[in-house]
Amino acid sequence: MVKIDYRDPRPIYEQVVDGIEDLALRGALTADTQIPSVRQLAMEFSINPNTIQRAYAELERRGVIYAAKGRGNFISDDIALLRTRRLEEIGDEISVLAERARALGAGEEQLRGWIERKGADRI
Amino acid sequence: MVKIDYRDPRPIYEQVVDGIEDLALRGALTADTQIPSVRQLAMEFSINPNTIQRAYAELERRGVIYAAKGRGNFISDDIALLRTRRLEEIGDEISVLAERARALGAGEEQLRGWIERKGADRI
Amino acid sequence: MVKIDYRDPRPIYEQVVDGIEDLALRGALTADTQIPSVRQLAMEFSINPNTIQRAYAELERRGVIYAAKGRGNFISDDIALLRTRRLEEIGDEISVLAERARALGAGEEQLRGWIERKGADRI
Amino acid sequence: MVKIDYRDPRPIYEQVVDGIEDLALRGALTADTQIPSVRQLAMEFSINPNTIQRAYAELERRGVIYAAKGRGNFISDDIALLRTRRLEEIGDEISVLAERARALGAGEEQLRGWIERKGADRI
DNA sequence: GTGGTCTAGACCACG
DNA sequence: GTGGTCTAGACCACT
Repeated sequence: MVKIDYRDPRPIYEQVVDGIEDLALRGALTADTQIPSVRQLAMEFSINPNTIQRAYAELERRGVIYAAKGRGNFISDDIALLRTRRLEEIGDEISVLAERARALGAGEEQLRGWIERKGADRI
Repeated sequence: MVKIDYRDPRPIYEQVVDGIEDLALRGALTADTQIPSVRQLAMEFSINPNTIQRAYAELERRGVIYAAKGRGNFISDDIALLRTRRLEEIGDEISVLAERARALGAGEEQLRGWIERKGADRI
Repeated sequence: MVKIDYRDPRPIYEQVVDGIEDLALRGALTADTQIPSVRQLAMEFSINPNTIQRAYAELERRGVIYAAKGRGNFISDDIALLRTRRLEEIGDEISVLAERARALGAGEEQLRGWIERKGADRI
Repeated sequence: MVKIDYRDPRPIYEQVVDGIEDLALRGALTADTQIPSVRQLAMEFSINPNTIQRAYAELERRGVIYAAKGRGNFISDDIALLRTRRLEEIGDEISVLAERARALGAGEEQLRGWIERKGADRI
């Protein structure tokens, strides 16, 4: 479901948050789908349940999931809205980076090249 | 010369590093220019000299400045090379973000809009 | 594990860096092995934790170890690559010294003598 | 006569020491040759006379030059002895590096390759 | 005056 | 418990 990399400098709880959020926004987890319980996920990854707990709390704060007491955690049904917000964030980041690139002398055609669809990552 | 924002989640030393590196890469600080001494900059920002010291050490490691004991710190003369490398990094970041945006449903015209020149940035 | 010599003109943090890097490159510390915590090693050597912290930061920058907040520091798994690079560096140093020796009048047989295997080094 | 590089991390006085010692040991400056006065060299390099003073003191300590009060500084006539000592030092350094290279897995033919006479640095 | 190293002690985030 | 940042203050080497 989600991969955890111990060598990743990001804290573990953040990897869980990002992983689940990504699945939800991409549509791999649809609205009202139940996600694994805290203990279950902690077992699966052999990490501290507190860490999963924290990740779920953050996901709820972001509106990605909702908790139904005694029944479990479920994917929110406002995913479309979240996806739009997220796209705006990414757009802002790209705009900022583009301006910085220009300040360092990048040309317009260079910028266009960077956002072109890349092939299937040939090796 | 460089601004420090205490609400910025990045550590102070990193803000100093990024600020000076940016000035050097943009060409506002030219090769062999002397930059403020550790103590001087610490006074100016009312922060501990050790924090500036750490920032300068990182800048030297990156090849942005060189330090001469007893004389001060100076902008390196390999700035052009560093600028090219930095542009490549920014390009990679933009490409990654563009792919993610596509995965969330962004269209090509939306992507192009993000990298369009925004007004009011000319100096 | 590592020895610290106060009469060594090198700073302490550098002795720690070199010592641990050497152990890792020689294979005495294998990939993903956990190394002593900052505080632990500081206690062992009776030096300030900040000094160890600095050494570990440098080791991480060199790619010898990776740090995980709240969990500890671990030997990197790219050690083989680093070993090759290190060997190249040593080779360059030897070449430079050999040229200098020739400039001072050293003969070829003298040079060959210096790189002959010395006894009593096997472990 | 000697080059000074402000970007060299070595202190300036050490660059002067190394430069003059090298000239003497290589034979470019022969015994009892007079070298420039402190003030003269300080002027030439536009650096502090104290720095040259310190360099000359160190050179005298090493036995490379001798000072004749009121007459100036001269290259020592024990250069041959110094050259031998220096070669021994270089030999020791090479031996140490060779052992370290072996510890990292270098083979004997690799070691021999490093001390082979290099061509005239074709570019 | 300059940069560089080290100590002592505090606070924060993470697990 | 872990690593990471910051402050305050000291000492050294270099110019």
